Amino acid sequence: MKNQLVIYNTLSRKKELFIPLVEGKAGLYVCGPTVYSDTHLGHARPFITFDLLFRYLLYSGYQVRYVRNITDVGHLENEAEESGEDKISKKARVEQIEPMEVVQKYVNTFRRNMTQLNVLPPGIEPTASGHIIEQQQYIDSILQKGFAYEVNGSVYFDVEKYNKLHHYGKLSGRNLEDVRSNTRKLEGQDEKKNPFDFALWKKASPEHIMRWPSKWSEGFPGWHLECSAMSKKYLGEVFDIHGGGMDLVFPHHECEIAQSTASQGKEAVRYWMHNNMITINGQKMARSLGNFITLDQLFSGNHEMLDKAWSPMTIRFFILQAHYRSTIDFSNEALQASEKGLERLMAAIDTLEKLPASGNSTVDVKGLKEKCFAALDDDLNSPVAIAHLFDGVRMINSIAHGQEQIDSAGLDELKSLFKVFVFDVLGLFRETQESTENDGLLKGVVDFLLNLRIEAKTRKDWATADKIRNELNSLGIEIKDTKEGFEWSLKG
RNA sequence: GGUUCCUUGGCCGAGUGGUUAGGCAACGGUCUGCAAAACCGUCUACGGCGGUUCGAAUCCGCCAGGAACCUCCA
Repeated sequence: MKNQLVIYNTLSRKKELFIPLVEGKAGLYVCGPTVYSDTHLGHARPFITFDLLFRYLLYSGYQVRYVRNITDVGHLENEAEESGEDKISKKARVEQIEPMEVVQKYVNTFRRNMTQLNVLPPGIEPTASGHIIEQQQYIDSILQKGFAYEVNGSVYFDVEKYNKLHHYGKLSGRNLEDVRSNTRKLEGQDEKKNPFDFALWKKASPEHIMRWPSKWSEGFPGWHLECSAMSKKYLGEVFDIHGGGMDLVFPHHECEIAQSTASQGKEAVRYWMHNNMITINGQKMARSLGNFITLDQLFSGNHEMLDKAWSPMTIRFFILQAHYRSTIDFSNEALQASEKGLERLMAAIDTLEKLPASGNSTVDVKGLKEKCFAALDDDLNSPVAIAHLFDGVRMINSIAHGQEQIDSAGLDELKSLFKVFVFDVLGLFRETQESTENDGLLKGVVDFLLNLRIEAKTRKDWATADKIRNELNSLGIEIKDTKEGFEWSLKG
């Protein structure tokens, strides 16, 4: 097994060699979607980033348990608000349907979008609503350890008490004084000892639809609890990697650390990984900012900011062409560049299949392979890995044009490298035109016309040949003349 | 205001002390009846000002601009 993977740990702010808790096995937990709205481009980033990690760990021979939750209970929209209304129930009232109906609708969309992006499904995809009991047990354990208190049917985490023994803020680089001076004093927070205390259990107000019975009150679990409870259940008290967006570092992941430390006396997570944001016009793409483009809109081109539809693989390639810890700015120009680049990569893979082997080799396949994997080993540096792949593209084309030679062993290795790296590890695939019922008819008609054109060309009737080409072009059919005759495709 | 971070060639985007990142675009060429497509080649940047160093995009300081978090957020 290869074990050279180095990952940037938010906790230490350094790159660290990944050494799993149990040799040969890796436990991975990633914060999943809150299913109260359509999945947008910004959401795609963490799931593609950690899909790459998942795939790379699998490729490296690890047995991986990958848990990615679905938040279907809904975080509090405003923790201190009198109504205590959560996102799911709010949306349900607006749409006049059951909360779990909203949940189901957006779960379906989310899963479909992930499949389109070729994101592998995690091994376990637990829902918060399905783990209310585990969350209540978790609250019990924190209460027993004395790090929480109950007020009027709600339970709050006692941050100040916790901070006397542990460092609250270690992940995000804060200390309690920073937090104290920067936490806003909100209305209706009188229950809490301190404004920065956070809810573990919240008593439901009468209009709050999603509610479960507990020994404290009819209510619902606090924002940060589900990840602690479910990761413990499926990965154990301590596990290897916890991932999510950078915007979750504080307070979400900070609170998770506090919860696990309070509950079990030790932290749960060994490596914290956080992806950066996708921006649009330099600003974070977020639902709350209203500057988002949903994945369905991207795939269909149905949005005023889109020049055209962008395919799922273009989106995936676009995201992989930036390092996961850098921001990546959305623009049609950037997507166009990714689309063209991906086409070139895929075309080279076609060429590779037809490449002739020679008696000797003038290219260094082994070196190329090492560079590709070294890049991923270096904190999943996919853009550098892709840059090396493009060196491979040049290598393939040079061989095809006879400027370089490759022997059969090298050819096998090169084919294997591209297959494994592009398809299995990067998770890209070749997108084909969607077939329709009329495909056969269309093919017959176009082939017929292009054969007429070849006849015209044979008798050097350029006027007719050009007319056929231009007419088909204007109808959106792209013609490529080849040595064998012709190829054509519908313009994207 | 506090914490953290960023500023790279026309665009996107790697790179943490000394050698060409890469993609897209552009330009030149090969191919072609002409195109298109494809392929090959060319294009040497690092916000500003100082400092450290034999040598800085890379380290330090100041300035300018921008972002994330501090409230739900991927």
